[in-house]
Amino acid sequence: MSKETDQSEPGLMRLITQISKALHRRSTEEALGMRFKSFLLLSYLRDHQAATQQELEGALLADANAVVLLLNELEAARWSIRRRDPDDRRRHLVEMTAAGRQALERAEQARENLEEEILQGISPDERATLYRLLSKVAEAVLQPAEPRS
Amino acid sequence: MSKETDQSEPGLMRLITQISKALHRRSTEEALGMRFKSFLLLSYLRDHQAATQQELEGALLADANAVVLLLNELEAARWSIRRRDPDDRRRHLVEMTAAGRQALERAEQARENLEEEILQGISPDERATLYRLLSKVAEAVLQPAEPRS
DNA sequence: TATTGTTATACTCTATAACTATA
DNA sequence: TATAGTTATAGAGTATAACAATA
Repeated sequence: MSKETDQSEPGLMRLITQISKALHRRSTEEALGMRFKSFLLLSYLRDHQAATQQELEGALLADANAVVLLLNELEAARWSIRRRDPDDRRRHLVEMTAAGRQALERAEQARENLEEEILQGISPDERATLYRLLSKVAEAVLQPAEPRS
Repeated sequence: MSKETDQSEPGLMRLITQISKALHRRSTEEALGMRFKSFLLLSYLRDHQAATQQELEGALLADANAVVLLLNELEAARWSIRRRDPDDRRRHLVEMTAAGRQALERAEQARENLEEEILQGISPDERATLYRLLSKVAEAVLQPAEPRS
């Protein structure tokens, strides 16, 4: 009665939460050369040049305030820059600087090392599967996440 | 040059972080009938009766302080209870009360609904695979996470 | 009037160290 | 002296609302 080996998942959420916490705990500023949040933002900027701050809010699942604070830090480090959008001068277009790209590359290396360590027991095929499934999950869980109005 | 379809993972960490954040954001106290942390702790207690607080620290990836605070809350709600371990009176053995089990069952239902919603596009086979792979990852990422001494 | 970003503020969470009691 | 848990406190993270500039 203590173990139900049906198909009942004993908790995807517990699993995800644990992994996320452990990953975050290991992604120290020392290891990445920057804070984990900075890494996520720069990583997004590399893939989406000239992002608006609202875009970043969605990508980082952070509120407007958090994005502002983080961008202040990044600009102080000369890793990103905010320019006014000529088409709508209320908007900022955020871009990564060359220094930002360099810093990101170092952090990416650290991330790859960490992932390699974590995925050591998992075959390339399985890794691809895992990535594909997680992408699906991410899509589903992000889509209807209505911003608290 | 913008898309490298090698086998380079564009970021398992970003994926996990996003999913974890989104799940946490959706697991409101309203939906679960309790805080997400409480849910995780009770969920662990159901599977491991009479856990010590150190055990809980490891399971929740929280420090001693956080566990104490959370147990204070749970005890105030009459969902758990700390008893002295007769074999070592420094230790506490934490147990779930009947009321705790009831509250957990409601929360479990909410969790299952949420997971069902999230995993809708994923087949049972794929779910099993996802769960298996995540368990492997969790094991690897948790194992060498030496507690900062 | 609505929207984008900023500032100010409060609230929560997490981490650290000192303390109590037991070993 | 070392360990399990507690308390106190500070720091980081997060959420909320008021504000300025622009649409």
